[in-house]
Amino acid sequence: MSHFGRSGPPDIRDTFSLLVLNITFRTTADDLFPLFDKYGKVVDVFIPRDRRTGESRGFAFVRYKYADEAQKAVDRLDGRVVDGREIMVQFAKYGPNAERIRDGRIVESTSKIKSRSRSRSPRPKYRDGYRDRDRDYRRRSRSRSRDRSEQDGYRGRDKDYHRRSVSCSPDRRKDRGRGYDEERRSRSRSHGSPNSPRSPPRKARLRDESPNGHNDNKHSPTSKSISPHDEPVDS
DNA sequence: GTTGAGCGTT
Repeated sequence: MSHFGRSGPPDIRDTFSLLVLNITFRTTADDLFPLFDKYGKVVDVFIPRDRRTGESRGFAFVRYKYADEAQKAVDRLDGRVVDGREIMVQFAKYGPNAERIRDGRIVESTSKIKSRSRSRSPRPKYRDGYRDRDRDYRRRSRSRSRDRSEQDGYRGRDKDYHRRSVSCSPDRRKDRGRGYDEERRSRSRSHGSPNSPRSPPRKARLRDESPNGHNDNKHSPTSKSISPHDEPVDS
């Protein structure tokens, strides 16, 4: 009862998924379970974590058995301060398999989406099919959100720049590959030469400092040797 | 040790 999500998705067919945002990176499912369970029957609580770091991403998913309870939880827990941070509770829009969810309920699957979902779900971003790739990109790209802060400033000045940047980015594919490559390379390097990974650069740098005409006396042995008159230089 | 828009796993 403490380990949620360990056994995979239990049953989302009759459950309502709630998305909890703005939670602290230290908040766990066990911390949210009692909080959400007080407002209704919580079926499952899951907090996505990073594959590399293993830390939580700052948001969680809470599944309720009934929509009314979920709605109540959203109304009651939305804006509640948890662990010193104000959390945001709202209905999930997408499912674990990219299913389309409406008000927490799974309306239809992405494989069956054709022309029926265009009723009230406006998608102002990207085209059909591009969303999947963008989703993966976001997952990997999210980190310290340091660069994003700069984008905020640009966003206020020129939105077209931001749009164009996301609209056409053939290099993005390279970024994704680099992420996976980085892991493999790191492991590979350790296995290749664990003893002398920095031998070449170290030697080169040392030699570079030597040929100094004005090096200090305390560094160059030659200077000591050459000193004609020197105080007691510790034999 | 850090970070802060967003949508999920066996």
